[in-house]
Amino acid sequence: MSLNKNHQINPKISTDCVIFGFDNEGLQVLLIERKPVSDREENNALPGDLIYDDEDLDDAAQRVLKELTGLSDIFLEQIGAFGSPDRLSKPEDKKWLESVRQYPDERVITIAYYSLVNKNLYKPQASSFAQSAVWVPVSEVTTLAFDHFEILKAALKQLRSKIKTQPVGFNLLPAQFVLSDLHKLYESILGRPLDKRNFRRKINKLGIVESLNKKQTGVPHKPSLIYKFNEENYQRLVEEGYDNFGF
Amino acid sequence: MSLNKNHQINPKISTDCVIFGFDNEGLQVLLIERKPVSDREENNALPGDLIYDDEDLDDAAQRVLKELTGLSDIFLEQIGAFGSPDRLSKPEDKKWLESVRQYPDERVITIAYYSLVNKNLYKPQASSFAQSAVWVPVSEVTTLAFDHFEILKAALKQLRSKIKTQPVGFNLLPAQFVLSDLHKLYESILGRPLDKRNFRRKINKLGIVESLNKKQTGVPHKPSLIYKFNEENYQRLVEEGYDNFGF
DNA sequence: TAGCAAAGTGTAATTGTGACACCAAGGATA
DNA sequence: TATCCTTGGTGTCACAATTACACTTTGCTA
Repeated sequence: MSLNKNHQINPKISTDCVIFGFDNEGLQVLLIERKPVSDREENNALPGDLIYDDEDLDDAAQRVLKELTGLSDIFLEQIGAFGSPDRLSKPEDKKWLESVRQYPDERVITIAYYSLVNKNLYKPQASSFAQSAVWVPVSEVTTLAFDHFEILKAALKQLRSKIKTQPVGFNLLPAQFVLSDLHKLYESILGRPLDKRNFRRKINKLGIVESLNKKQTGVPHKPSLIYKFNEENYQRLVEEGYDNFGF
Repeated sequence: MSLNKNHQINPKISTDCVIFGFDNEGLQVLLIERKPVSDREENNALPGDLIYDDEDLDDAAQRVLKELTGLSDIFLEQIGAFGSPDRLSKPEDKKWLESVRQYPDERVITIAYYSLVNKNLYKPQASSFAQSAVWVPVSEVTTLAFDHFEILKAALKQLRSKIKTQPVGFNLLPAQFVLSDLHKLYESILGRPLDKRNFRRKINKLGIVESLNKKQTGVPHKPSLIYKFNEENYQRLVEEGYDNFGF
Protein backbone atom coordinates (compact mmCIF):
# COMPACT_ATOMS: atom_id res chain seq x y z
CA MET A 1 0.00 0.00 0.00
CA SER A 2 1.42 3.32 -1.02
CA LEU A 3 0.48 6.93 -0.62
CA ASN A 4 -2.50 8.39 -2.40
CA LYS A 5 -2.17 9.69 -5.93
CA ASN A 6 -4.33 11.79 -8.18
CA HIS A 7 -6.96 10.49 -10.53
CA GLN A 8 -8.23 7.64 -8.45
CA ILE A 9 -11.73 6.61 -9.06
CA ASN A 10 -14.54 5.16 -7.06
CA PRO A 11 -16.09 2.77 -9.52
CA LYS A 12 -19.16 0.70 -8.94
CA ILE A 13 -18.55 -2.96 -8.25
CA SER A 14 -20.77 -5.65 -9.61
CA THR A 15 -20.76 -9.39 -9.56
CA ASP A 16 -21.65 -11.45 -12.61
CA CYS A 17 -22.38 -15.14 -12.38
CA VAL A 18 -21.81 -17.84 -14.93
CA ILE A 19 -24.34 -20.43 -13.83
CA PHE A 20 -23.79 -23.83 -15.41
CA GLY A 21 -26.44 -26.51 -15.62
CA PHE A 22 -26.49 -29.90 -17.27
CA ASP A 23 -29.06 -32.19 -18.85
CA ASN A 24 -29.32 -34.46 -21.85
CA GLU A 25 -28.75 -31.51 -24.11
CA GLY A 26 -25.32 -31.01 -22.59
CA LEU A 27 -23.77 -28.16 -20.67
CA GLN A 28 -25.92 -25.06 -20.39
CA VAL A 29 -25.55 -21.58 -19.02
CA LEU A 30 -28.24 -19.38 -17.52
CA LEU A 31 -28.53 -16.06 -19.32
CA ILE A 32 -30.72 -12.98 -19.01
CA GLU A 33 -32.50 -11.84 -22.14
CA ARG A 34 -32.39 -8.10 -22.38
CA LYS A 35 -35.59 -6.70 -23.76
CA PRO A 36 -35.01 -3.98 -26.35
CA VAL A 37 -33.62 -4.12 -29.87
CA SER A 38 -33.81 -7.28 -31.94
CA ASP A 39 -33.59 -10.80 -30.62
CA ARG A 40 -29.99 -11.15 -31.58
CA GLU A 41 -27.92 -13.17 -29.19
CA GLU A 42 -25.63 -10.38 -28.24
CA ASN A 43 -28.49 -9.05 -26.20
CA ASN A 44 -28.09 -11.83 -23.71
CA ALA A 45 -26.13 -11.10 -20.59
CA LEU A 46 -24.85 -12.90 -17.57
CA PRO A 47 -26.96 -12.42 -14.47
CA GLY A 48 -25.36 -10.04 -12.05
CA ASP A 49 -25.92 -7.14 -9.75
CA LEU A 50 -24.10 -4.31 -8.11
CA ILE A 51 -22.80 -5.27 -4.70
CA TYR A 52 -24.08 -3.64 -1.55
CA ASP A 53 -22.29 -1.67 1.03
CA ASP A 54 -20.79 -3.99 3.64
CA GLU A 55 -21.50 -7.02 1.54
CA ASP A 56 -18.79 -9.56 0.99
CA LEU A 57 -18.07 -10.40 -2.65
CA ASP A 58 -18.92 -14.07 -2.24
CA ASP A 59 -22.12 -13.15 -0.45
CA ALA A 60 -23.14 -10.88 -3.29
CA ALA A 61 -22.69 -13.70 -5.77
CA GLN A 62 -24.67 -16.08 -3.56
CA ARG A 63 -27.40 -13.46 -3.37
CA VAL A 64 -27.62 -13.14 -7.15
CA LEU A 65 -27.79 -16.90 -7.39
CA LYS A 66 -30.52 -17.11 -4.79
CA GLU A 67 -32.62 -14.41 -6.40
CA LEU A 68 -32.34 -16.11 -9.73
CA THR A 69 -32.54 -19.78 -8.97
CA GLY A 70 -33.90 -20.02 -5.45
CA LEU A 71 -30.85 -22.06 -4.50
CA SER A 72 -28.46 -21.34 -1.68
CA ASP A 73 -25.24 -22.86 -0.46
CA ILE A 74 -24.26 -24.23 -3.80
CA PHE A 75 -20.93 -24.55 -5.50
CA LEU A 76 -19.54 -21.13 -6.30
CA GLU A 77 -16.05 -20.09 -7.18
CA GLN A 78 -14.54 -16.77 -8.11
CA ILE A 79 -13.18 -16.41 -11.63
CA GLY A 80 -11.58 -13.03 -11.16
CA ALA A 81 -12.04 -9.33 -11.73
CA PHE A 82 -12.86 -7.85 -15.11
CA GLY A 83 -12.30 -4.12 -15.13
CA SER A 84 -11.27 -2.79 -18.51
CA PRO A 85 -12.23 0.90 -18.56
CA ASP A 86 -14.23 0.43 -21.77
CA ARG A 87 -15.96 -2.80 -20.92
CA LEU A 88 -19.39 -1.16 -20.92
CA SER A 89 -18.92 1.02 -23.94
CA LYS A 90 -20.34 -0.93 -26.90
CA PRO A 91 -23.15 1.25 -28.34
CA GLU A 92 -25.97 -1.23 -27.66
CA ASP A 93 -24.71 -1.72 -24.14
CA LYS A 94 -24.58 2.00 -23.47
CA LYS A 95 -28.10 2.46 -24.70
CA TRP A 96 -29.32 -0.29 -22.45
CA LEU A 97 -27.48 1.07 -19.43
CA GLU A 98 -29.02 4.49 -19.98
CA SER A 99 -32.44 2.97 -19.58
CA VAL A 100 -31.55 1.20 -16.38
CA ARG A 101 -28.80 2.96 -14.44
CA GLN A 102 -28.73 6.25 -12.66
CA TYR A 103 -25.20 7.04 -13.81
CA PRO A 104 -24.76 4.98 -16.94
CA ASP A 105 -21.29 6.31 -17.69
CA GLU A 106 -19.83 5.31 -14.38
CA ARG A 107 -17.07 2.77 -14.54
CA VAL A 108 -18.06 -0.65 -13.25
CA ILE A 109 -15.61 -3.34 -12.31
CA THR A 110 -17.11 -6.77 -12.04
CA ILE A 111 -16.05 -9.70 -9.94
CA ALA A 112 -17.07 -12.78 -11.86
CA TYR A 113 -18.07 -16.12 -10.34
CA TYR A 114 -19.15 -19.41 -11.77
CA SER A 115 -21.39 -21.90 -10.15
CA LEU A 116 -22.72 -25.36 -10.83
CA VAL A 117 -26.38 -26.05 -10.26
CA ASN A 118 -28.45 -29.16 -10.40
CA LYS A 119 -31.21 -28.27 -12.82
CA ASN A 120 -33.63 -30.59 -11.04
CA LEU A 121 -33.55 -28.34 -8.01
CA TYR A 122 -33.66 -25.12 -9.97
CA LYS A 123 -36.96 -23.25 -9.82
CA PRO A 124 -37.25 -19.91 -11.59
CA GLN A 125 -37.92 -17.09 -9.16
CA ALA A 126 -40.19 -14.09 -9.41
CA SER A 127 -37.43 -11.56 -8.89
CA SER A 128 -37.12 -8.68 -11.32
CA PHE A 129 -34.57 -10.25 -13.60
CA ALA A 130 -35.35 -13.92 -13.14
CA GLN A 131 -38.37 -13.46 -15.40
CA SER A 132 -36.25 -13.43 -18.47
CA ALA A 133 -33.72 -16.06 -17.53
CA VAL A 134 -33.12 -18.78 -20.11
CA TRP A 135 -30.90 -21.84 -20.25
CA VAL A 136 -28.74 -21.81 -23.35
CA PRO A 137 -26.39 -24.59 -24.45
CA VAL A 138 -22.87 -23.34 -23.93
CA SER A 139 -21.89 -24.45 -27.41
CA GLU A 140 -24.47 -22.14 -28.96
CA VAL A 141 -23.34 -18.99 -27.22
CA THR A 142 -21.13 -16.93 -29.48
CA THR A 143 -21.67 -13.37 -28.31
CA LEU A 144 -22.92 -11.68 -25.18
CA ALA A 145 -23.39 -8.18 -23.88
CA PHE A 146 -20.45 -6.20 -22.46
CA ASP A 147 -17.42 -8.41 -21.91
CA HIS A 148 -19.61 -11.28 -20.78
CA PHE A 149 -18.52 -13.65 -23.50
CA GLU A 150 -14.96 -13.23 -22.33
CA ILE A 151 -16.11 -13.99 -18.80
CA LEU A 152 -17.91 -17.10 -20.01
CA LYS A 153 -14.76 -18.30 -21.74
CA ALA A 154 -12.76 -17.77 -18.57
CA ALA A 155 -15.40 -19.65 -16.59
CA LEU A 156 -15.27 -22.61 -18.95
CA LYS A 157 -11.52 -22.68 -18.83
CA GLN A 158 -11.53 -22.67 -15.05
CA LEU A 159 -14.22 -25.33 -14.88
CA ARG A 160 -12.30 -27.56 -17.28
CA SER A 161 -9.18 -27.24 -15.27
CA LYS A 162 -11.05 -27.73 -12.00
CA ILE A 163 -12.80 -30.88 -13.10
CA LYS A 164 -9.45 -32.44 -13.89
CA THR A 165 -8.42 -32.24 -10.27
CA GLN A 166 -11.63 -32.28 -8.27
CA PRO A 167 -14.92 -34.10 -8.76
CA VAL A 168 -16.98 -30.94 -8.92
CA GLY A 169 -19.24 -32.38 -11.59
CA PHE A 170 -21.51 -33.93 -9.01
CA ASN A 171 -22.92 -30.51 -8.30
CA LEU A 172 -24.51 -30.59 -11.73
CA LEU A 173 -26.21 -33.95 -11.34
CA PRO A 174 -29.19 -35.09 -9.32
CA ALA A 175 -28.41 -36.94 -6.10
CA GLN A 176 -28.99 -40.24 -7.86
CA PHE A 177 -27.65 -40.76 -11.31
CA VAL A 178 -26.41 -43.28 -13.76
CA LEU A 179 -22.81 -43.68 -14.88
CA SER A 180 -23.57 -42.70 -18.43
CA ASP A 181 -24.90 -39.35 -17.18
CA LEU A 182 -21.61 -38.74 -15.46
CA HIS A 183 -19.80 -39.85 -18.58
CA LYS A 184 -21.77 -37.44 -20.78
CA LEU A 185 -21.22 -34.68 -18.27
CA TYR A 186 -17.45 -35.07 -18.40
CA GLU A 187 -17.54 -35.15 -22.18
CA SER A 188 -19.67 -32.01 -22.28
CA ILE A 189 -17.38 -30.11 -19.98
CA LEU A 190 -14.15 -31.22 -21.58
CA GLY A 191 -15.55 -30.94 -25.07
CA ARG A 192 -14.10 -34.22 -26.25
CA PRO A 193 -15.13 -37.88 -26.21
CA LEU A 194 -13.88 -40.15 -23.45
CA ASP A 195 -13.63 -43.90 -23.88
CA LYS A 196 -16.45 -45.59 -21.98
CA ARG A 197 -14.43 -48.38 -20.42
CA ASN A 198 -11.52 -46.18 -19.49
CA PHE A 199 -13.88 -43.65 -17.97
CA ARG A 200 -15.63 -46.23 -15.84
CA ARG A 201 -12.35 -47.75 -14.74
CA LYS A 202 -11.12 -44.40 -13.53
CA ILE A 203 -14.31 -43.50 -11.69
CA ASN A 204 -14.41 -46.88 -10.01
CA LYS A 205 -10.81 -46.77 -8.92
CA LEU A 206 -11.39 -43.40 -7.29
CA GLY A 207 -14.19 -44.86 -5.24
CA ILE A 208 -16.18 -41.65 -5.27
CA VAL A 209 -19.39 -43.17 -6.53
CA GLU A 210 -21.38 -45.88 -4.86
CA SER A 211 -24.06 -48.12 -6.30
CA LEU A 212 -27.45 -48.09 -4.65
CA ASN A 213 -28.13 -51.63 -5.98
CA LYS A 214 -31.16 -50.24 -7.74
CA LYS A 215 -31.87 -50.36 -11.43
CA GLN A 216 -33.50 -47.94 -13.78
CA THR A 217 -37.03 -48.92 -14.74
CA GLY A 218 -39.01 -48.27 -17.88
CA VAL A 219 -36.08 -47.73 -20.18
CA PRO A 220 -36.19 -49.51 -23.54
CA HIS A 221 -32.78 -51.08 -23.08
CA LYS A 222 -30.77 -52.81 -20.43
CA PRO A 223 -31.38 -50.84 -17.24
CA SER A 224 -28.43 -49.22 -15.60
CA LEU A 225 -27.48 -49.41 -11.96
CA ILE A 226 -28.18 -46.22 -10.05
CA TYR A 227 -25.34 -44.53 -8.20
CA LYS A 228 -24.80 -41.78 -5.70
CA PHE A 229 -21.78 -39.65 -4.98
CA ASN A 230 -19.78 -40.97 -2.03
CA GLU A 231 -18.92 -37.87 -0.08
CA GLU A 232 -16.98 -39.67 2.66
CA ASN A 233 -14.57 -41.26 0.22
CA TYR A 234 -14.19 -37.96 -1.54
CA GLN A 235 -13.37 -36.22 1.73
CA ARG A 236 -10.79 -38.88 2.49
CA LEU A 237 -9.11 -38.38 -0.85
CA VAL A 238 -8.98 -34.63 -0.37
CA GLU A 239 -7.57 -34.95 3.12
CA GLU A 240 -4.84 -37.22 1.82
CA GLY A 241 -3.88 -34.38 -0.51
CA TYR A 242 -5.14 -36.11 -3.61
CA ASP A 243 -5.99 -33.63 -6.28
CA ASN A 244 -5.65 -35.47 -9.56
CA PHE A 245 -8.73 -36.98 -11.04
CA GLY A 246 -6.78 -37.51 -14.18
CA PHE A 247 -8.92 -36.58 -17.15
CA MET B 1 -27.03 -7.10 -15.02
CA SER B 2 -30.12 -6.18 -13.08
CA LEU B 3 -31.75 -2.97 -12.03
CA ASN B 4 -30.21 -0.71 -9.50
CA LYS B 5 -30.83 -1.27 -5.81
CA ASN B 6 -30.22 0.73 -2.70
CA HIS B 7 -27.10 0.59 -0.63
CA GLN B 8 -24.62 0.24 -3.40
CA ILE B 9 -21.20 1.57 -2.73
CA ASN B 10 -18.45 3.14 -4.69
CA PRO B 11 -15.41 1.63 -3.09
CA LYS B 12 -11.85 2.40 -3.94
CA ILE B 13 -10.06 -0.22 -6.00
CA SER B 14 -6.48 -1.13 -5.39
CA THR B 15 -4.10 -3.64 -6.81
CA ASP B 16 -1.69 -5.60 -4.61
CA CYS B 17 1.18 -7.55 -6.07
CA VAL B 18 2.82 -10.69 -4.79
CA ILE B 19 6.24 -10.43 -6.37
CA PHE B 20 8.21 -13.65 -6.24
CA GLY B 21 11.95 -13.88 -6.63
CA PHE B 22 14.36 -16.76 -6.33
CA ASP B 23 17.96 -17.29 -5.31
CA ASN B 24 20.01 -19.77 -3.35
CA GLU B 25 17.99 -18.97 -0.28
CA GLY B 26 14.88 -20.25 -2.02
CA LEU B 27 11.64 -18.58 -2.98
CA GLN B 28 11.27 -14.99 -1.78
CA VAL B 29 8.59 -12.36 -1.83
CA LEU B 30 9.03 -8.60 -2.03
CA LEU B 31 7.36 -6.82 0.88
CA ILE B 32 7.01 -3.23 2.02
CA GLU B 33 8.05 -2.50 5.56
CA ARG B 34 5.61 -0.12 7.15
CA LYS B 35 7.36 2.33 9.37
CA PRO B 36 5.50 2.84 12.67
CA VAL B 37 5.03 0.57 15.66
CA SER B 38 7.50 -2.18 16.42
CA ASP B 39 9.40 -4.20 13.87
CA ARG B 40 6.99 -7.08 14.10
CA GLU B 41 6.39 -8.89 10.89
CA GLU B 42 2.71 -8.11 10.69
CA ASN B 43 3.75 -4.63 9.72
CA ASN B 44 4.91 -5.86 6.40
CA ALA B 45 2.55 -5.46 3.50
CA LEU B 46 2.34 -6.37 -0.13
CA PRO B 47 3.19 -3.56 -2.50
CA GLY B 48 0.14 -2.07 -4.10
CA ASP B 49 -1.61 1.10 -5.08
CA LEU B 50 -5.02 2.47 -5.82
CA ILE B 51 -5.86 2.26 -9.49
CA TYR B 52 -6.40 5.31 -11.62
CA ASP B 53 -9.36 6.46 -13.56
CA ASP B 54 -9.35 4.86 -17.00
CA GLU B 55 -6.57 2.51 -16.05
CA ASP B 56 -6.93 -1.16 -16.86
CA LEU B 57 -6.43 -3.50 -13.93
CA ASP B 58 -3.49 -5.30 -15.51
CA ASP B 59 -1.90 -1.98 -16.37
CA ALA B 60 -2.20 -0.83 -12.78
CA ALA B 61 -0.40 -3.94 -11.60
CA GLN B 62 2.34 -3.47 -14.20
CA ARG B 63 2.69 0.11 -13.03
CA VAL B 64 3.16 -0.91 -9.41
CA LEU B 65 5.73 -3.44 -10.52
CA LYS B 66 7.58 -0.90 -12.59
CA GLU B 67 7.65 1.68 -9.81
CA LEU B 68 8.96 -0.87 -7.41
CA THR B 69 11.37 -2.94 -9.40
CA GLY B 70 12.11 -0.93 -12.54
CA LEU B 71 10.96 -3.91 -14.60
CA SER B 72 8.32 -3.91 -17.27
CA ASP B 73 6.69 -6.52 -19.43
CA ILE B 74 7.28 -9.32 -17.01
CA PHE B 75 5.19 -12.29 -16.04
CA LEU B 76 2.05 -11.15 -14.26
CA GLU B 77 -1.16 -13.00 -13.57
CA GLN B 78 -4.30 -12.07 -11.73
CA ILE B 79 -5.07 -13.97 -8.55
CA GLY B 80 -8.51 -12.55 -7.97
CA ALA B 81 -10.43 -9.95 -6.03
CA PHE B 82 -10.30 -9.66 -2.27
CA GLY B 83 -13.07 -7.51 -0.94
CA SER B 84 -14.25 -8.49 2.50
CA PRO B 85 -15.89 -5.42 4.04
CA ASP B 86 -13.64 -5.64 7.10
CA ARG B 87 -10.39 -6.42 5.36
CA LEU B 88 -8.84 -3.12 6.45
CA SER B 89 -10.16 -3.05 9.97
CA LYS B 90 -7.44 -4.57 12.15
CA PRO B 91 -6.52 -1.83 14.68
CA GLU B 92 -2.89 -1.47 13.54
CA ASP B 93 -4.01 -1.29 9.94
CA LYS B 94 -6.59 1.39 10.68
CA LYS B 95 -4.03 3.50 12.48
CA TRP B 96 -1.67 3.24 9.57
CA LEU B 97 -4.33 4.11 7.02
CA GLU B 98 -5.27 7.21 8.99
CA SER B 99 -1.75 8.48 8.53
CA VAL B 100 -1.75 7.89 4.83
CA ARG B 101 -5.23 8.08 3.31
CA GLN B 102 -7.63 10.91 2.87
CA TYR B 103 -10.65 8.76 3.72
CA PRO B 104 -9.23 5.93 5.76
CA ASP B 105 -12.60 4.35 6.46
CA GLU B 106 -13.54 3.95 2.86
CA ARG B 107 -13.98 0.42 1.69
CA VAL B 108 -11.21 -0.80 -0.60
CA ILE B 109 -11.49 -3.84 -2.80
CA THR B 110 -8.19 -5.11 -4.08
CA ILE B 111 -7.42 -7.00 -7.25
CA ALA B 112 -4.41 -9.14 -6.45
CA TYR B 113 -1.72 -10.19 -8.91
CA TYR B 114 1.39 -12.26 -8.64
CA SER B 115 4.47 -11.91 -10.72
CA LEU B 116 7.77 -13.66 -11.17
CA VAL B 117 10.91 -11.59 -11.39
CA ASN B 118 14.49 -12.41 -12.09
CA LYS B 119 16.31 -10.96 -9.10
CA ASN B 120 19.41 -10.30 -11.19
CA LEU B 121 17.52 -7.72 -13.19
CA TYR B 122 15.78 -6.19 -10.21
CA LYS B 123 17.05 -2.78 -9.17
CA PRO B 124 15.37 -0.98 -6.30
CA GLN B 125 13.76 2.25 -7.43
CA ALA B 126 13.58 5.63 -5.78
CA SER B 127 9.79 5.76 -5.74
CA SER B 128 8.02 6.60 -2.52
CA PHE B 129 7.44 3.06 -1.39
CA ALA B 130 10.32 1.25 -3.03
CA GLN B 131 12.60 2.65 -0.35
CA SER B 132 11.41 0.17 2.18
CA ALA B 133 11.05 -2.88 -0.01
CA VAL B 134 12.66 -6.06 1.28
CA TRP B 135 12.97 -9.58 -0.01
CA VAL B 136 11.73 -12.10 2.54
CA PRO B 137 11.86 -15.88 2.19
CA VAL B 138 8.33 -17.07 1.66
CA SER B 139 8.77 -19.74 4.29
CA GLU B 140 9.45 -17.09 6.95
CA VAL B 141 6.35 -15.04 6.33
CA THR B 142 3.66 -15.88 8.85
CA THR B 143 1.65 -12.69 9.14
CA LEU B 144 1.12 -9.60 7.05
CA ALA B 145 -0.94 -6.43 7.18
CA PHE B 146 -4.63 -6.43 6.16
CA ASP B 147 -5.59 -9.67 4.42
CA HIS B 148 -2.26 -9.81 2.65
CA PHE B 149 -1.22 -13.11 4.15
CA GLU B 150 -4.32 -14.65 2.70
CA ILE B 151 -3.43 -13.14 -0.65
CA LEU B 152 0.08 -14.53 -0.42
CA LYS B 153 -1.30 -18.00 0.27
CA ALA B 154 -3.59 -17.74 -2.74
CA ALA B 155 -0.66 -16.60 -4.87
CA LEU B 156 1.45 -19.56 -3.80
CA LYS B 157 -1.35 -21.96 -4.48
CA GLN B 158 -1.85 -20.54 -7.93
CA LEU B 159 1.86 -20.55 -8.70
CA ARG B 160 2.15 -24.18 -7.61
CA SER B 161 -0.69 -25.19 -9.79
CA LYS B 162 0.62 -23.11 -12.69
CA ILE B 163 4.09 -24.54 -12.61
CA LYS B 164 2.66 -28.02 -13.00
CA THR B 165 1.29 -27.15 -16.40
CA GLN B 166 3.49 -24.36 -17.75
CA PRO B 167 7.21 -23.69 -17.44
CA VAL B 168 6.77 -20.33 -15.78
CA GLY B 169 9.77 -20.89 -13.54
CA PHE B 170 12.14 -19.51 -16.13
CA ASN B 171 10.90 -16.05 -15.30
CA LEU B 172 12.59 -16.39 -11.93
CA LEU B 173 15.99 -17.44 -13.25
CA PRO B 174 18.72 -15.56 -15.04
CA ALA B 175 18.93 -16.08 -18.78
CA GLN B 176 21.74 -18.57 -18.25
CA PHE B 177 21.46 -21.10 -15.51
CA VAL B 178 22.43 -24.51 -14.39
CA LEU B 179 20.10 -27.48 -14.11
CA SER B 180 20.50 -27.71 -10.37
CA ASP B 181 19.20 -24.13 -10.09
CA LEU B 182 16.09 -25.15 -11.97
CA HIS B 183 15.82 -28.22 -9.79
CA LYS B 184 16.06 -26.20 -6.59
CA LEU B 185 13.55 -23.72 -7.97
CA TYR B 186 10.97 -26.41 -8.59
CA GLU B 187 11.58 -27.86 -5.16
CA SER B 188 11.18 -24.44 -3.55
CA ILE B 189 7.95 -23.71 -5.30
CA LEU B 190 6.41 -27.12 -4.78
CA GLY B 191 7.74 -27.39 -1.24
CA ARG B 192 8.87 -30.98 -1.62
CA PRO B 193 11.98 -32.79 -2.84
CA LEU B 194 12.14 -34.03 -6.42
CA ASP B 195 14.42 -36.88 -7.44
CA LYS B 196 17.41 -35.52 -9.33
CA ARG B 197 17.50 -38.06 -12.13
CA ASN B 198 13.79 -38.07 -12.68
CA PHE B 199 13.73 -34.30 -12.74
CA ARG B 200 16.48 -34.08 -15.34
CA ARG B 201 14.89 -36.74 -17.48
CA LYS B 202 11.61 -34.83 -17.56
CA ILE B 203 13.21 -31.50 -18.38
CA ASN B 204 15.27 -33.07 -21.13
CA LYS B 205 12.37 -34.86 -22.67
CA LEU B 206 10.39 -31.62 -22.83
CA GLY B 207 13.20 -30.02 -24.78
CA ILE B 208 12.63 -26.62 -23.25
CA VAL B 209 16.22 -26.10 -22.12
CA GLU B 210 19.25 -26.02 -24.32
CA SER B 211 22.88 -26.40 -23.36
CA LEU B 212 25.24 -23.60 -24.30
CA ASN B 213 28.18 -26.07 -24.24
CA LYS B 214 29.80 -23.89 -21.63
CA LYS B 215 30.83 -24.92 -18.17
CA GLN B 216 30.77 -23.18 -14.87
CA THR B 217 34.19 -21.95 -13.73
CA GLY B 218 35.64 -21.46 -10.30
CA VAL B 219 33.34 -23.85 -8.48
CA PRO B 220 34.94 -26.24 -6.01
CA HIS B 221 33.36 -29.29 -7.57
CA LYS B 222 32.64 -30.73 -10.98
CA PRO B 223 31.44 -27.79 -13.08
CA SER B 224 27.98 -27.95 -14.53
CA LEU B 225 26.97 -27.27 -18.07
CA ILE B 226 25.20 -23.94 -18.56
CA TYR B 227 21.77 -23.88 -20.12
CA LYS B 228 19.29 -21.43 -21.49
CA PHE B 229 15.55 -21.63 -21.89
CA ASN B 230 14.51 -22.65 -25.39
CA GLU B 231 11.61 -20.37 -26.15
CA GLU B 232 10.93 -21.73 -29.64
CA ASN B 233 10.46 -25.27 -28.39
CA TYR B 234 8.27 -23.99 -25.62
CA GLN B 235 6.09 -22.08 -28.06
CA ARG B 236 5.75 -25.19 -30.19
CA LEU B 237 4.60 -27.20 -27.21
CA VAL B 238 2.04 -24.59 -26.25
CA GLU B 239 0.70 -24.34 -29.77
CA GLU B 240 0.26 -28.09 -29.90
CA GLY B 241 -1.97 -27.72 -26.87
CA TYR B 242 0.50 -29.26 -24.48
CA ASP B 243 -0.15 -28.10 -20.96
CA ASN B 244 1.21 -30.78 -18.74
CA PHE B 245 4.70 -30.41 -17.42
CA GLY B 246 3.95 -33.19 -15.07
CA PHE B 247 5.34 -32.32 -11.65
C1' DT C 1 47.74 -35.91 -3.37
C1' DA C 2 43.79 -36.74 -0.62
C1' DG C 3 39.47 -35.27 0.22
C1' DC C 4 35.32 -32.74 -0.64
C1' DA C 5 31.30 -31.32 -3.04
C1' DA C 6 28.26 -31.23 -6.59
C1' DA C 7 27.55 -33.07 -11.56
C1' DG C 8 25.96 -36.46 -14.24
C1' DT C 9 24.13 -40.94 -15.57
C1' DG C 10 20.72 -46.04 -16.29
C1' DT C 11 17.73 -49.61 -15.03
C1' DA C 12 14.07 -52.27 -13.22
C1' DA C 13 9.41 -52.57 -11.12
C1' DT C 14 5.11 -50.56 -10.97
C1' DT C 15 1.41 -47.97 -12.39
C1' DG C 16 -1.39 -45.44 -15.63
C1' DT C 17 -3.23 -44.77 -20.24
C1' DG C 18 -5.40 -45.62 -24.63
C1' DA C 19 -7.34 -48.50 -27.96
C1' DC C 20 -10.44 -51.85 -28.93
C1' DA C 21 -15.43 -55.52 -29.47
C1' DC C 22 -18.77 -58.31 -27.76
C1' DC C 23 -22.68 -60.06 -24.91
C1' DA C 24 -26.76 -58.73 -21.77
C1' DA C 25 -31.17 -56.89 -20.59
C1' DG C 26 -35.33 -54.78 -21.23
C1' DG C 27 -38.97 -52.44 -23.97
C1' DA C 28 -41.01 -51.75 -28.52
C1' DT C 29 -42.98 -53.65 -32.43
C1' DA C 30 -44.47 -56.77 -35.90
C1' DT D 1 -43.96 -64.49 -28.73
C1' DA D 2 -39.93 -63.63 -31.58
C1' DT D 3 -37.09 -60.13 -33.39
C1' DC D 4 -35.05 -55.83 -33.15
C1' DC D 5 -33.36 -51.80 -31.13
C1' DT D 6 -30.91 -49.39 -27.71
C1' DT D 7 -27.92 -48.70 -24.10
C1' DG D 8 -25.37 -51.14 -20.12
C1' DG D 9 -21.55 -53.41 -18.82
C1' DT D 10 -17.09 -55.84 -19.10
C1' DG D 11 -11.21 -57.35 -19.96
C1' DT D 12 -6.85 -57.32 -22.16
C1' DC D 13 -2.78 -55.90 -24.29
C1' DA D 14 0.80 -52.62 -25.71
C1' DC D 15 2.84 -48.65 -24.47
C1' DA D 16 4.06 -44.59 -21.72
C1' DA D 17 4.98 -42.53 -17.41
C1' DT D 18 6.53 -42.73 -12.80
C1' DT D 19 9.19 -44.05 -8.95
C1' DA D 20 13.08 -45.68 -6.42
C1' DC D 21 17.72 -46.14 -6.21
C1' DA D 22 23.94 -45.69 -6.18
C1' DC D 23 28.11 -44.90 -8.28
C1' DT D 24 31.62 -42.43 -11.11
C1' DT D 25 33.41 -37.87 -12.68
C1' DT D 26 35.49 -33.40 -12.26
C1' DG D 27 37.64 -29.55 -10.38
C1' DC D 28 39.00 -27.01 -6.42
C1' DT D 29 40.94 -26.84 -1.68
C1' DA D 30 43.78 -27.99 2.04
